[in-house]
Amino acid sequence: MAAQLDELDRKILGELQLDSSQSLDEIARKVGSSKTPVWNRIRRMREQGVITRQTAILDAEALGLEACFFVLIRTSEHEAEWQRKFLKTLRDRPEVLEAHRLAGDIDYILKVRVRNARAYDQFYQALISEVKIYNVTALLSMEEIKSTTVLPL
Amino acid sequence: MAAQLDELDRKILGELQLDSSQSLDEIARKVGSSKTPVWNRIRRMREQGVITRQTAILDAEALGLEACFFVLIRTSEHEAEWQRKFLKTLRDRPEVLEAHRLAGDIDYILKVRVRNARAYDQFYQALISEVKIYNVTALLSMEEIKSTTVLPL
DNA sequence: CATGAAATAACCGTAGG
DNA sequence: CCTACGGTTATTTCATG
Repeated sequence: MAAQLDELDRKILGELQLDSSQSLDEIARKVGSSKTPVWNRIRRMREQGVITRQTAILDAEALGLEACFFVLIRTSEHEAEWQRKFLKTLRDRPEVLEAHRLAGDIDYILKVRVRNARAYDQFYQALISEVKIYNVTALLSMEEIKSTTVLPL
Repeated sequence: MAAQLDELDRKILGELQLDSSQSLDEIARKVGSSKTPVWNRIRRMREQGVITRQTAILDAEALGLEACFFVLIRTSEHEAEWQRKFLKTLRDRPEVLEAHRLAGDIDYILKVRVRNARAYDQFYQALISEVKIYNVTALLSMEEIKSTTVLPL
């Protein structure tokens, strides 16, 4: 699964993570190469799936999404049908930005971005009405110290 | 803080979140407008800070970053100096993708992406040697059900 | 907001090391 | 696999009505 990347590939990825709107010439100059190899490598990494997509990162506060919760979920249900429905609910809900199945006594963790605490409660009520859940703990973020999509290379 | 955005602004943001490499013409066509207004609105939203930056999303697995942990931290220290050092450590560490200060009995939550469990342990040892921490719980992700940068508009 | 023109950049060859 | 160059097309950027 892990692609074999050399130092130049990593430098290119670093630049694209910092600012993907840079021109090929600019990236080439910064990584100490030229346009053609940079272009070929970017194309190759796209095809390999190393580069997933290109996106605009928006400011959640500026959009009025002022509340962020991490939700710890324990469930007693482990049937395939229950899980299928639960996962579909998470994927369909746009306020769920992250969802992971965990090892250990907590089964799932979610990251949820909403307008305010009231909107979180609406999400929570909708969630527990759709699928049976044993125990839920919501952790309210007071301050986003760091939030990045930049992966270490 | 929250910017006032109309329906067209939101549609444009939606397109940029889905794929920021689309041309202005393409975006304009999809949102039912034309090039000039779309361009002016994007520029305005950049200046306002609604659009933070443009980035390439990479596949962590393809880069060999196969382990993801959520780390729950309790501390007894609440001095300014301790906190300053703790936050600096988190910001400086590239494997820390998210860090939030929380309300309630858990003080902080981190999301950490590393090569494997061994690399997490190295991170953990480095962290507790740099700052005094009362209690740490690491939750290991078994499956990334969802992970998106797309905010609901 | 529309039109369109000028500058810039992407894309994709080819040749040569 | 790299550099270097060009040429076509696409796109951005901005002036003007």
